[in-house]
Amino acid sequence: MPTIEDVAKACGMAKSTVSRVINNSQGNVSARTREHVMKVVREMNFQPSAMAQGLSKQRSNMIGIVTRNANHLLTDGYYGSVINGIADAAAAANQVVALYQGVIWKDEAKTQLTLVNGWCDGFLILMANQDAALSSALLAHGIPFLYVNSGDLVDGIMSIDIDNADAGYKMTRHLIEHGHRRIACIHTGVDQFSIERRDGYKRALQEAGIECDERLVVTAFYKPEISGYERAQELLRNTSLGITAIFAATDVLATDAVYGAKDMGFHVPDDISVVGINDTAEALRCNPPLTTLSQSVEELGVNAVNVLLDRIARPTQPSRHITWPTRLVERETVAPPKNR
Amino acid sequence: MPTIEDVAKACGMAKSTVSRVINNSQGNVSARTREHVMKVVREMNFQPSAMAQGLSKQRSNMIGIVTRNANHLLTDGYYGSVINGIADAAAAANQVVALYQGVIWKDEAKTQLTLVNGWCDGFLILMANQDAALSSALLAHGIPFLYVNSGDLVDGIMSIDIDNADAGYKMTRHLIEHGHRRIACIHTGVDQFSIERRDGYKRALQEAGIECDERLVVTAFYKPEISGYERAQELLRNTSLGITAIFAATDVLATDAVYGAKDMGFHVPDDISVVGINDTAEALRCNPPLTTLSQSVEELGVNAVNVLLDRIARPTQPSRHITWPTRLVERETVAPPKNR
DNA sequence: TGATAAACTGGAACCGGTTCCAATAAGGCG
DNA sequence: CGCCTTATTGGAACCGGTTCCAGTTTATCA
Repeated sequence: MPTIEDVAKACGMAKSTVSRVINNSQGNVSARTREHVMKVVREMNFQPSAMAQGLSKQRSNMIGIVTRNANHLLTDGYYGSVINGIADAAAAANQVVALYQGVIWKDEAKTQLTLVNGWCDGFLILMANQDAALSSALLAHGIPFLYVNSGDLVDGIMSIDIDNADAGYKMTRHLIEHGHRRIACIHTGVDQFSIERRDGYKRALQEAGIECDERLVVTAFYKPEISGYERAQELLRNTSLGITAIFAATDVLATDAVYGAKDMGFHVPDDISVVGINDTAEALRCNPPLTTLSQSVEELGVNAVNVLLDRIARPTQPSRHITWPTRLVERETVAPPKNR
Repeated sequence: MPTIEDVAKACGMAKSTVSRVINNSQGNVSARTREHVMKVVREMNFQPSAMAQGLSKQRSNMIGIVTRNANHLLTDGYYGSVINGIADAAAAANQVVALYQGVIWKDEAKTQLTLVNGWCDGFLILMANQDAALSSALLAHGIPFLYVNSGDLVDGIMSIDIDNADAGYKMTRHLIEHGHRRIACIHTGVDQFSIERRDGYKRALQEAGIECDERLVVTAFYKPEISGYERAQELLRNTSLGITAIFAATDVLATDAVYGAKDMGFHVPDDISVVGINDTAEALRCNPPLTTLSQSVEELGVNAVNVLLDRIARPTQPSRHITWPTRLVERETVAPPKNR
C-alpha cells in the first residue's frame, strides 16, 4: 500500500500538503495543487492508514457495541434488529462498528481498561440493566456512551429506551377496550423492562377499576420448560381463573402463548386474545399474526448512533434521556371475549 | 490516561524497557526490573494505546466480519449464532470484532479500500455466495480472509462450510428409512446452500429408487405470502400428491411448514413428518420440537476464528477448505407414514 | 583478579499520519 | 514599482508505542 509519503514524493510536494488535500477542510490549498494531488491519489489508489490517522487525530471513527451475555443477544430477533440499525447508521456515517461481547466480561477491571484504552470513540451499551462500575469507568475517562434499552434512568448518563411502563399500559388498555376483564400477564420477572411493563399492566387494570388477581400474573422465560407455552397452558387449564386474554411482555413470550393455547384446542383470538410487545420478526411469523407494540427497533438503533456521534463531536452538551415512541400494531390476535 | 513515557519516567527507565516488560516475551529483562515496572504499571493503571500499538506493530488484533445484506442476517437466529461463536472465540483470543455490514456495500471500490486499509488483520466473510471482486482485492493485498458458509469452493480461497448436499441427503434418507416415499422438498431456490441441499434430497431419492416428482419440489422464502407455511398447506391440500413427509432446507422453513400443517388439522408427526436443517433456536421452540441436522453453529464460528488467526500468524501456509461436520438430531417431528 | 561472553538497558529511528509555525510566493494598493 | 497583507507550501515536532543497535553491566571462567 502506498503511504502519504509516496504520494507526496510522486507529486513533488511535502506530505503536509497532501494531508491538507485529503482532509480537504484544513488550511487552504490552491485549486491547482489540490487537483494535481487528487489525481495522483486516485492513480496510486491511496487510502490513508486508519491506524496512523487514528493515532494522530486521537479519533478512530469507530464505535463499540457492548453487550454482556451473548446468548439472548443475537439469536433473539430483537437485539439483532437494533444492531442492524446501528450497523446501517454507522456505515452511513463512515463509522466502523466493533462488537464487545461475551467472554470479555470475565474480568471486569480488565474489560474496562480494554474499552477505555481501546479503539472506540464511544460506546453503545445494550444490556437489560445498567452497570454502574462500567458507567463510572467510562465517565471517569470522558468517553461518551449511551445505554440502549437498559430500562434505567440514571442522572448524568445518557440513555434511549421506550417507556416500558407505558408500553404495558397501552397493550393492556387495548385488551380492556375490547371488553376483556380477566387478563393474564406473562413477564420474565427479572429484567427491568419486563417488570416495568408488568407495572404498566397493573396500572391499566387499576385505572379501569379491575382488581388485579395475582394468580394471573406469572413469570416465564425463553427456556422450554418455563416458556410462555407452558405458562399459557397452565393458565388456561385452570378454568376457574376464567381468563379471556393474555398480555405478554415480549413477542417471543406472546407467540409461545399463542401456540400453547392453540395446541390445547383454543382458537386465537376467538377463544383467547393475546398481545405482545416489540414487534420483532416473531410477531409477523406468528400464526395468526400477533397484535403488538412496535418500537421501530432498527430506527431506534439509527437514532442511538446519531445521538452518540453527536455526543462525540460535542462532548460538553448536557446528557439526556431519550424516550423512544411506540406504536400499536393491530393484527389478528385480539377479539372481544366470548361470553363464558 | 498515562502513556508509556509516563510509566518510564515514574520508573526512572527508558520507555523501551517498559515496552519490553509489557510485551514480556521480547529481549530479556532482569527479574528485578520487570517486577518494578509491573508494579508501577499496575499503580498507574497503564494500558498501552491500541492505536499506537497497532501502528507500530502493523497489527490491530481486530478481525472483521463482512456481510452483504443486513436484513436476513442478525434477525435470523442462524447467522446470529455464528456471530456469537465468532465473538466468543475472538474475545477469548484477545481479538476485537468489527462488523462491516449493509450500507458500506453501496460503493464496491471504496468498500474494498476501506477493508484493505482499515483496521482489521483479517476478515471472516459471511455471505450466501462468494464475491469474486472482494476476494481478489483482499488477495492482492495479502490480507487473510475466510468465507464462512458461503457454499462455494474456490481454489486458493479459504472457506468453512458444511457439506450442504450431504446435509440434504442425510435428512431425506432419514425420512426414507422411516418408510416415507412421497417426500416433498421446500427450499429457497436462490441460495447456493439451499440448492445443494435440494440436490442432496434428489440424490437420496434416486439412491432409494424413488422417482423424483417435480411437483413435490417447491420454493419458499421468509416472507409471509410465500413462506413454508403456505407452501406446506398447498402441498397438503392437493391430496392427489399423497405426501407423507416434508424435507425443508432450513429450520425456519420447516417450522413454518409444521405450523401450516397443524393449522390444517394435521398432526405432526403422525399425519405428516417434517425435517429441517441447521438446528437453530427455531427448531427447539417448534412444537413439537423439530428433527433437524445440527451443525453446531457457534462452534463453527469458533473454528472460523481460529483458522483465520492461524492464517494471520502464518500467512504462507496453504489455503484450505474445511468441511464442517454435522449431526442428525432426532426430536419429535418424524414418524413412520400412516397407511393412506 | 582480569578477560570475555552474555545479559540488560538506553537511545534513536520508525510506524504513517496531522498540525503548528515559519518561509516563500502571490496579490493588492498607493 | 516597491511595500504590506494574505494565500500557499515546506519542515519539524508530535501522536504513543516497538524494535534495532550499541553501550554498559553483570556473570563466568581461567
